[in-house]
Amino acid sequence: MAQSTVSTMLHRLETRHRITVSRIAVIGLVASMPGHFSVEDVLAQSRGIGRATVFRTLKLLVDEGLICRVLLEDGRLHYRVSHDTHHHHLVCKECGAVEDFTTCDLEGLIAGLSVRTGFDITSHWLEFYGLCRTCRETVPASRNAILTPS
Amino acid sequence: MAQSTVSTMLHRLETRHRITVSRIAVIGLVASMPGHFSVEDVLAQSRGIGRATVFRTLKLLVDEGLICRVLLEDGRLHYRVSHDTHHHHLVCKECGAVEDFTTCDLEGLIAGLSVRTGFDITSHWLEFYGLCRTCRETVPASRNAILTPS
DNA sequence: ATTTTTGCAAATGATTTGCAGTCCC
DNA sequence: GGGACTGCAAATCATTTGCAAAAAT
Repeated sequence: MAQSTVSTMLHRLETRHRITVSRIAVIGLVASMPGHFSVEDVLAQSRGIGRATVFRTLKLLVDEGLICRVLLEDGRLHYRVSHDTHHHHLVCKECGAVEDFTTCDLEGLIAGLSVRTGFDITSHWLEFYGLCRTCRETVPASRNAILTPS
Repeated sequence: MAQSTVSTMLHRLETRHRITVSRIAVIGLVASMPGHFSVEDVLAQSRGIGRATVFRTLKLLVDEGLICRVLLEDGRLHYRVSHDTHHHHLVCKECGAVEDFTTCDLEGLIAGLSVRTGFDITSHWLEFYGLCRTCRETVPASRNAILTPS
């Protein structure tokens, strides 16, 4: 699974960029991460690869759409291997599990807003937070802080 | 307008915190900002107030709900005087104008997702980006890059 | 009088940059 | 061979912290 992810990513990269030892290593790390990860997570395992190269490679992967950014509830940005083109995330606040979902029925809302405000709406951020099935049963009900980021 | 904002904010603060010269100054700056602003924007005008105090005060204002975070398309966080409790932003990519909107008809989407994934969804980030009416007429149509952040 | 808040300067942390050397195609 | 890429270390930028002095209630 991770292996096929790696070859897919490399294949998608080779058209416009060079395949190098460092890039293969970073992509390997990225593909081996469970769920979402920070730059720090990658750096921690990237022995022998320059810090700058890790940053540069991650940026490259984002630009090429091979990984996507995951916005955490507190505003931090994590990354994640991208599976679909347009999708959103549902992040568990407790264990960090992420579910992707592609249905984002915002068309109606967008249409209404466009008319009302005169904006030409071209993109959006949408992320949901909550507790996954497992954590729901584990986490004490008392800790039900409702922090709405936006 | 800005003045009344200042007194409202001070009044809401005095219950649980001390009103100090620095806080009045920071709140004055915040209230005078056109639209959304970065910490940097405040720091740039905060002569005589310690850097740390500016950070601490902004954090305090966020915690008290007096200002809110605005997520920019590229992931940067800005701030903005908060007018409603639960609302979202519509940000112009060109001039930075912000419209608030409170109707976020996500209930249906949330309900469906909850059932499908087993998540208990408690909060969300939702921000829209586009061109405001004015910029729509100014910006060349060729520059219609569709960058979907998430 | 007591507790909170402040300013400062140093510490920390994250990301970028300049550049000579190296590697890929 | 030549441009793309790398590692390194230093530079930059953003944010936090420790602490003694100052200010608020």
